Amino acid sequence: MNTHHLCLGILSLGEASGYEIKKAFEETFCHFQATSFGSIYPALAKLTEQGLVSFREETQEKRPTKKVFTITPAGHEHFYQTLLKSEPAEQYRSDFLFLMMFAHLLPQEHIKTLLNKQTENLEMELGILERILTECQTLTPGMRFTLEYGVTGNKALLKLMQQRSLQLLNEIDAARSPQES
Amino acid sequence: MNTHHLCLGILSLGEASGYEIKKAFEETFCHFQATSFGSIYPALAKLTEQGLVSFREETQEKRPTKKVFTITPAGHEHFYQTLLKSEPAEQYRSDFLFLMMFAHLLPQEHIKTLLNKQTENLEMELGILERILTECQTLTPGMRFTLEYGVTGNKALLKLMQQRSLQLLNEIDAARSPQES
DNA sequence: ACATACATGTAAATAGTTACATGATTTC
DNA sequence: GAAATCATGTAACTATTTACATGTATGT
Repeated sequence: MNTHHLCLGILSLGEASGYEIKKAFEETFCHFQATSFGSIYPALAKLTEQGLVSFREETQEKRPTKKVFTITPAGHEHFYQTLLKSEPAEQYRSDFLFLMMFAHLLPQEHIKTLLNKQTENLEMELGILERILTECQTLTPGMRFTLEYGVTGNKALLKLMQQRSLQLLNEIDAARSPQES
Repeated sequence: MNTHHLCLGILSLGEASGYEIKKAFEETFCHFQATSFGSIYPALAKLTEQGLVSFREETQEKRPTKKVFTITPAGHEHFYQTLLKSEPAEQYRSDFLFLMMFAHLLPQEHIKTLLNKQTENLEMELGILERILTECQTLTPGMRFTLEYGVTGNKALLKLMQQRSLQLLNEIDAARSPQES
């Protein structure tokens, strides 16, 4: 799944400009997909070239002119085929867990800071997901599911962070002490 | 955090060959970091050039000669500085959730298959993590923490999958019916 | 006979991020 | 006066994956 597919996906829900597609990824999909302008604009140009989307220019008062993209029937078909042949893969990369692996090398205060930041990050994301779930009325069942998936994971991890943080610090301390004495 | 840092991290725990570093990522770290030979070997060459690691060649009977890498004092210091300045960031990309967002476009049977595959993937990873936790005796407190973090997340998500899968299918069905009649 | 494990490495292709360039309008 | 929002786009850089190349030994 690359930026081309992400753009087609958003456009399958309704027309949008490149800027609006980016916003969708910052708002509704940020917890499981991300992309940047540097990928979106070239992707839209390529999709237009391939006839999978078309656009009209919309002049606005007091705002720059924007290109509003619409998915074509060929685009719908192409996106459908992509969905059918895609595997439900996941990739998770965590610098936080990598840092925790080497917590025994770090000063206790620094570990505390990292654990607090991670907890804050999880809380912030949880807040965003819950806000969308309650505020947005136009969500498809699938979208609601993805948000609940995020909420469930974050809640469980937050609980672990609260239960295990102190224990981790003590364990590291205990492993360090024998060598210092 | 890139392949250079990942290699230094593994080598900070003990000497290893490129092949063994790859194995470490397939076994103990697979749930939050991944890399490939095409990244590891060039990274080790660069690190050697920079004096952050050194190696000796070890000839083996009935096995190809291997290069055993050791982290240097400069390497330890460099790795420590990297750990200190790194933020506890996370990035999660899920084709599964992207597919679920567009579940309303897919045949019911296909959605079921995707949900089952995702459940199987979560179960498989959970099994691996729990096996390492019980079998490995030489884990640092931090490593134990990363494994428990994975176990907690996967268990919560598995529970959700069991509770919500049928409901999602029904919701999609209900949203589809009015248009068909 | 075929696949897998061991072992190292290169090259091409793919993909993505970041910074830059431009410029009006609105909010603090 | 500065920063943020709206709006599009390019170019350089960074990183990673995949496939290829080579070869032995072991297990099925």
